[in-house]
Amino acid sequence: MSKISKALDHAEKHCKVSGTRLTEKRKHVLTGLLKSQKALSAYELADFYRNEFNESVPPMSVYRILAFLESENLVHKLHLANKYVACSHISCDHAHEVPQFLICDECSAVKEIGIKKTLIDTLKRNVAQAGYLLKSPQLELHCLCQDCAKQPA
Amino acid sequence: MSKISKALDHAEKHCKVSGTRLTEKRKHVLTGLLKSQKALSAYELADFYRNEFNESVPPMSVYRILAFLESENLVHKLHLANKYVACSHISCDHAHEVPQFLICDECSAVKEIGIKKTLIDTLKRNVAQAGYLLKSPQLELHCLCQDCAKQPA
DNA sequence: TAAGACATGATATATCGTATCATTAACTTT
DNA sequence: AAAGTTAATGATACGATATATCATGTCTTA
Ligand SMILES: [Zn+2]
Ligand SMILES: [Zn+2]
Ligand SMILES: [Zn+2]
Ligand SMILES: [Zn+2]
Repeated sequence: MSKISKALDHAEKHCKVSGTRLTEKRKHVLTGLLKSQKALSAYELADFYRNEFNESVPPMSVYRILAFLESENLVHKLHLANKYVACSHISCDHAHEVPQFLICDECSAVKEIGIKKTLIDTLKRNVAQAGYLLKSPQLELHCLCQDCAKQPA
Repeated sequence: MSKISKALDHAEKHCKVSGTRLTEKRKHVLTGLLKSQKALSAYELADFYRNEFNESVPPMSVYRILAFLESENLVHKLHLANKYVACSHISCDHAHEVPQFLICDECSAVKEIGIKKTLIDTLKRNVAQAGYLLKSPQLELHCLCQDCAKQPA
């Protein structure tokens, strides 16, 4: 069983438990993200969908579907890149924590990592000292992936 | 001498040293950011400019001017908000470090803070462990400012 | 003053995103 | 099964952010 169908399987179960519906279209959008292995914009996903499934989907529907998938923690939005990625932990059983992302500025590759809680706590203290309240500790960092770091830009 | 004219004065000197020109328009755009005390988009700045100086500027020029000001470290772009802020350290003499920003999601207030180097180093190590290269340690964090944290959203 | 560099204006277009209303599909209740 | 209700999707319009390109203007300097 491929990684992707395994993830879809988990997503299915997840939705059943949460009492929501993983429709065909939603499954297809998620498949697109899983296959692409990088961050895609809603419009890029609509294109992918059209090519992959020989069926066109209005970008507006993609937005709605992404919002749904995000609310189920199956997908994450990268606010820095205005793109979306499939969660790396769909097939994991543990509860989902606040995600941290490394985004390759060259090729949009994304790595979802766990950052030590102590580091986040330190960050929170830093923010509090400045009189602000940290709303979301989701970090998104401008990076280069291994491949892009090697090559001459 | 007001804080703003002091900052403009410093900006002027800074540009003289770096051999660049702080033209009237560029000065006005910077003034807009200094006055606003919050992050503004290029288009918002164009509006501000029109009202403040009774002279219209095409948004495209604002973009170019912002790019210039950013290259001189007089202005920073917030990629998370797609807005721009005047640097808080224009009037400082020390060299400019990589900035970190706390952005109020409610009112666009922005605080430019210095985050301890040790924390950044830890972060860098985390990223390296994941096989990525941290391109810019500029952090932008979703926050609430003091005012907005108090009020019922 | 003529040449070159730099700055700005003007226009078109790409990209990301929201708002709104209509239509269709699915689930619920009788 | 039929009717009623809710959820999902389609369709259209529009707004905001951003880039690309070519034309025009302004400053500097020889
Ligand atoms: Zn995740
Ligand atoms: Zn890359
Ligand atoms: Zn600064
Ligand atoms: Zn605020």
